[in-house]
Amino acid sequence: MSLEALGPHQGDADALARRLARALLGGDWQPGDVFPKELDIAARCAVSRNLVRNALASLTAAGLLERTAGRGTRVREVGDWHLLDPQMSDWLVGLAHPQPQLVRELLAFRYSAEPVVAELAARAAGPDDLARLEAAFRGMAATADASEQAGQHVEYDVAFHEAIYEASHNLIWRQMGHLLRPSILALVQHSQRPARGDDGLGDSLERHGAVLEAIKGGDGPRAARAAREVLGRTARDLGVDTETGARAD
Amino acid sequence: MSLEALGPHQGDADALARRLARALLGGDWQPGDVFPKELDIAARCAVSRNLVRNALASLTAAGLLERTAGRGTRVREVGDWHLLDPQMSDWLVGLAHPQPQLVRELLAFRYSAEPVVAELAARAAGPDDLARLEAAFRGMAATADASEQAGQHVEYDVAFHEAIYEASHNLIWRQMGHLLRPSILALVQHSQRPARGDDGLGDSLERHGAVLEAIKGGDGPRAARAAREVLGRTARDLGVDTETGARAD
DNA sequence: CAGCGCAAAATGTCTGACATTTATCGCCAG
DNA sequence: CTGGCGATAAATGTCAGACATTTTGCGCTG
Repeated sequence: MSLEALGPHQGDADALARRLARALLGGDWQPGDVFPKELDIAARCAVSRNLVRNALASLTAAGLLERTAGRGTRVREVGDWHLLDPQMSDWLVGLAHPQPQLVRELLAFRYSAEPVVAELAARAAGPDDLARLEAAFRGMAATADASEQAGQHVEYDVAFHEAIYEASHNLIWRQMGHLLRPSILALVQHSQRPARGDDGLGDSLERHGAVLEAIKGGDGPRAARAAREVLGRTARDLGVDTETGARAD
Repeated sequence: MSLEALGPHQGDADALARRLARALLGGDWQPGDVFPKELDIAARCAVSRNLVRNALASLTAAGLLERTAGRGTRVREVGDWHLLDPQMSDWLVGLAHPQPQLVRELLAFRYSAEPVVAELAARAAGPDDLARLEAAFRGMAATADASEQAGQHVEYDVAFHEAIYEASHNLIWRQMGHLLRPSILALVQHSQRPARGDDGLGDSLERHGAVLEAIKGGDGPRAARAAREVLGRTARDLGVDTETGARAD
């Protein structure tokens, strides 16, 4: 609701857009709120109005803002946000507290989509796809024990999932994989909290291995089942109905 | 490769972006080509350089163009295009000759995704979802015979598919449904060419009905099978492998 | 012939002004 | 007192020109 957190700015237009977007996604303004006017932002961040306009145009293109001449700028409803816009994906990177509703929706989507993608991958994967998958899996295995390598482990985990989308050899699914990256990252970090017990990482590794083996063997249905297993525990933890994959109101 | 087709311009920045995007998507320039410079476009379209810059920023955000200071503007590879950007969806509306590769990729995606979405819909659909589906289906049935109502029939067909995504009650799938709209439209129009024989429309209607019944009955697996049936014929016509859903290189 | 530097060309940014749209407030008539 | 109506203010949209920055290529020099 305020502009106070934003100090003077340094960087190009994209950087300013990123700052504003993250502030918005972080909850500084609620849907329906009026967004600060161009001149206020320009003054507060010590940049020209032009740069502010370009940045706001980006947020508008992503469906975050609604601007009308004379009225001003308002924050749109979450349902109007373009979650599949790659730019949005960038902005979500490293966001500390994404909205819980968003997290559940994303996981429900992945729980329904990734089995299918794994099935495609099992049938379409080429040598380099398998190489990527194996490299990611070996990385996961090598960093599974040491807790000080948690960051690296997460990276390999995300790379593994991204490689599955890549191996589907379908333009749309591959783009989906890229732009789900930050969401997957957030989910993986969330699901690896040690509070759940010590079987977590070992089990997770085993399940990822099952997916890899199924894809290597070209066994589509088994790959689908294995992919479902990988996401199953996280889904249950977050309260996503693993029967329906979505929750009716 | 040329700017000749573009006459003087009338409308706002979005309209200019639409014109340029459609010219590009229509094949006026190939990936790797250098795009006209700002001042040329501004002069040719009789608008300010500012407006051109805003329009080009939109195309750049959609992954169509790559701009670097000093070098100029170039058309990016098709693989880099943000097909899931809603703006791209707008630009694709009514495009006469989309790239065949794109069409195949999109159908392969739908062939893998829509069964899952139908399954979700069967389990999550509420009364208004069912009402939307039934309204679309009745419209399809009412316009199935008369060939002069082909346009309306297509509209109902697209609405039916969109309603399936809507009924999944998942944010991401719903957005996907919206932005697939133009692609579905193009595919439906393509698949309804009468050259294939007279059983086409009747069969199609019957198959859509099967999906509706399965969703109404809450039978997920049956809905998935039915959805696959709906897309099967079109997929085979376009040479998409209905075993793998994608084609390895 | 290699390397340096300068100039041209393109995009990126700043500034100020004006246009257009919208909400609001005060005025006037009923 | 109240409802409509117009002027005014406030915000975004557009334009024009200048300058900054980056890249490319050419020519000059050692």
